Amino acid sequence: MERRKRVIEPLDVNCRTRRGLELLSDKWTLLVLISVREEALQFSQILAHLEGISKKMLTQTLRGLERNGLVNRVVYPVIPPMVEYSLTPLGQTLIEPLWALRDWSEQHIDEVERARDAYDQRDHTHLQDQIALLVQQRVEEASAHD
Amino acid sequence: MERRKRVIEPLDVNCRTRRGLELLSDKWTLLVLISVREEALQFSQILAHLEGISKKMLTQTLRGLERNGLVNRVVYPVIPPMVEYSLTPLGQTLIEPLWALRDWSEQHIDEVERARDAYDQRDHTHLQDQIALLVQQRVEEASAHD
DNA sequence: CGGGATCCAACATGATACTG
DNA sequence: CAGTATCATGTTGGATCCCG
Repeated sequence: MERRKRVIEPLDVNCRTRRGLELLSDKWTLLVLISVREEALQFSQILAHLEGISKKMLTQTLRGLERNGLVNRVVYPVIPPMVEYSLTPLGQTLIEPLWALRDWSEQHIDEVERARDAYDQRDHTHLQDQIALLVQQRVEEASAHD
Repeated sequence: MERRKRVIEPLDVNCRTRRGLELLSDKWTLLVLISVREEALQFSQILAHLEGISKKMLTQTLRGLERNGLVNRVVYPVIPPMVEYSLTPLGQTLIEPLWALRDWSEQHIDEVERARDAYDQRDHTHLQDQIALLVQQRVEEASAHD
């Protein structure tokens, strides 16, 4: 019988998983989606809600979401302008998995940060040094047997 | 009774949701986690599996995941070096929500891309032009009533 | 094989000023 | 108010060469 590695389906550049995850793999998209999740919001409301984002990046991120059919943009014919953003039905299908990620953050971020602190306090020798050390230990063990 | 907007809890820079989501908001982290999901893999296996990633970015992403306690790194004392990566128990808690995102991609990415194509075929006037147009339409409707 | 070090191009992002 | 335009900067990412 042929003995071979379990086949892991490769994440080709054009597979659906990658095309989908790449939509979300930038700095603000996940956060903007979570902000808009439950009701129509005006541009300035999102801007205030999402501390730290600039107008430029919010505009850009919302445009991307609109383009991808995840967010509706409604312009009201008033001066000064008023624009409302809300999730499309397609966008709403993303909320549940996104919310699961939010829950994960709430539950586990502390443990992550403890791990990070611990990591930063340890020394981190380079790979070749680790190998050299490990190999030397084996040599010493071997000579101890003589 | 006071009539006011529903309060949406702000996504402060330091709230747990943001600290958590920011771990994942970069180009490769989600994909690397999904790659490592079910068994220990060597560096070169992940590299082959994740089409398009460079050694540098894979190293960097894996270091970040190790630092955050999501991935184990095991160095074997052999030459040439062999290094295996696997999920920690903490990292495994992320797989379920991540997989939900993967499922969403598989189910909805086509609809997203159809929306994108449609968007790109429409014209997109600037906001001020839209407002001017809409306001003018209202004026015309009003004069039609005279 | 699994990196590290360096250099460089590309892009993402921020700051500021302007507009109807 | 909700952008747009421009400029400046920071960060990312790839290419290359190195090493044990």
